[in-house]
Amino acid sequence: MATGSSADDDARTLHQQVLARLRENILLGRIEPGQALTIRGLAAELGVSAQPVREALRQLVAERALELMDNRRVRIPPMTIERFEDLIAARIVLEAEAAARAMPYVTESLIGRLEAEDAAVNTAVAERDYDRWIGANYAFHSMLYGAAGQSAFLPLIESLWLQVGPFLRRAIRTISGHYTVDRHNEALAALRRRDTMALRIAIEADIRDGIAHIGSTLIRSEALGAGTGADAVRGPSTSSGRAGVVSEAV
Amino acid sequence: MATGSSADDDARTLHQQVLARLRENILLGRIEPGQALTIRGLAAELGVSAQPVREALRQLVAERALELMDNRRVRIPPMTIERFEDLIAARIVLEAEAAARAMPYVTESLIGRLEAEDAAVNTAVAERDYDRWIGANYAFHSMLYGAAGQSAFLPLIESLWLQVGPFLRRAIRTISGHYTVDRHNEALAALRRRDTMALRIAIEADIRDGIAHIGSTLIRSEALGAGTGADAVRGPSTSSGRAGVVSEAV
DNA sequence: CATGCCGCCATGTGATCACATTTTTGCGGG
DNA sequence: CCCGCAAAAATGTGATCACATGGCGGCATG
Repeated sequence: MATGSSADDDARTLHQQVLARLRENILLGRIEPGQALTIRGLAAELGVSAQPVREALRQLVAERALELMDNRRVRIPPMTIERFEDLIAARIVLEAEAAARAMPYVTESLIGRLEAEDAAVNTAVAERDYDRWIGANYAFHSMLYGAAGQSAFLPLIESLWLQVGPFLRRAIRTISGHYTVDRHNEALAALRRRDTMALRIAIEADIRDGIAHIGSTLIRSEALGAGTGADAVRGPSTSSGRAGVVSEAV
Repeated sequence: MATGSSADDDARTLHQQVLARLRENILLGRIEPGQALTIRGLAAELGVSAQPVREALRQLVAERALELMDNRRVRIPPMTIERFEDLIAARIVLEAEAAARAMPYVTESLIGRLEAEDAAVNTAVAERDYDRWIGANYAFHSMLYGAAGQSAFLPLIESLWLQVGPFLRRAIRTISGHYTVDRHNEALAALRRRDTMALRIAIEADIRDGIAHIGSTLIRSEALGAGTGADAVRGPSTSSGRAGVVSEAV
């Protein structure tokens, strides 16, 4: 428990480990939008020096998962309705195209693995397990788009997921209510028929269904994660002894 | 010459200045794919310490403009035909959509500025000025897509430009020969008529026309920027006293 | 009791150092 | 003349330090 390191951690650099952990926490919505993200604080939490944290934060800023404010502090970019619709539009065009381009590489084996992941999604929904829901959902999409091998689409799509991730969790209750139609099943059916157009439609519907209701959430709370300025951005000023942005030490 | 700093350089951090310079040099194809990119070397060239360079390199890796190899060294990702077609496909879907979404914000003033930029493109083509050709071309597209204000599309598109940038220059001679139809004019005409579909078509045609011929270049030189491994990646081992990746000191 | 000012503390930034690893170079043997 | 091995140089990584900036609370004052 002291280290919590997985087997091949030392194969990657510290900054890569920090980056992976932060990225996961952002994607799964474990980091609250207003939360203070300080280099020294995160370094202390993770038990590393400031150096790897700095580089990880820079990388996440480059991926638009984080935002560098004028005061040179880093935060999760506040969400607005306009930005959210923008992100959804980008997700739809990119992911529909990525899915279509993956079609030639779809095998029975892949469909099987997708079905397994879809089952995991459904289980997570039934159990109200937020982390696993988002994680399995991302795994489903990622597995599909990655069927064609490494592609320039993947990092772009991941960047978009990282931007919406922090705001998914708070809309998830709404989703559970509306999640009547299983778009993943429609996508799987399209894959079995090798119907590219139906796949595109299913993907787009899945994206819209899954997160379209965040808009209303946004309207209610009006600009999640602080407004345009730097107000309400900082948590407790001290970096030690609080909840913890990351689960445990690296 | 000693500093070469512009007026408001001190408003930005050193790492941002280094990042901007490296990014520009990559986008304009001034950095050769096989060229050695070492932290200390770049730091010496730019007259800064290693720290800002490290962070800039990390950010460019995140944007996929650079690639982190297994030996932990950084290079411009080698280009293959598959990757190139992938990048073009991503550019088309993203930029066509971005252009369509910009349409409601198109004003006469914007069209005027676009015309000016298009004129700069044509001048650069006539004068065989590679840097200005790419730069003005990027400015044209960027200005159009940015009409709607900040959008999640912009950084994604910029990432794609950064990935193709280093390979544009060597195909530019081919382009000059084929550049008979001015797709920018078609785009401008579509903008004047507020014809979104025509705009999409013009943008797609522009992308295809401008760079589609690189494919043949790739076939001739077969995997630009070294093969799959790490061969031929390094330039002269010493970092000082060579051509210079960046134009001058920061 | 409200308000504005001042000083302290935390934070980001840049530079530098030590160490492990990789790469290059030079030399000896086949 | 070519190949392989060992020494040497170079590079990336992580840690730490000094400094400037900014935010926050305490304190004096009206």
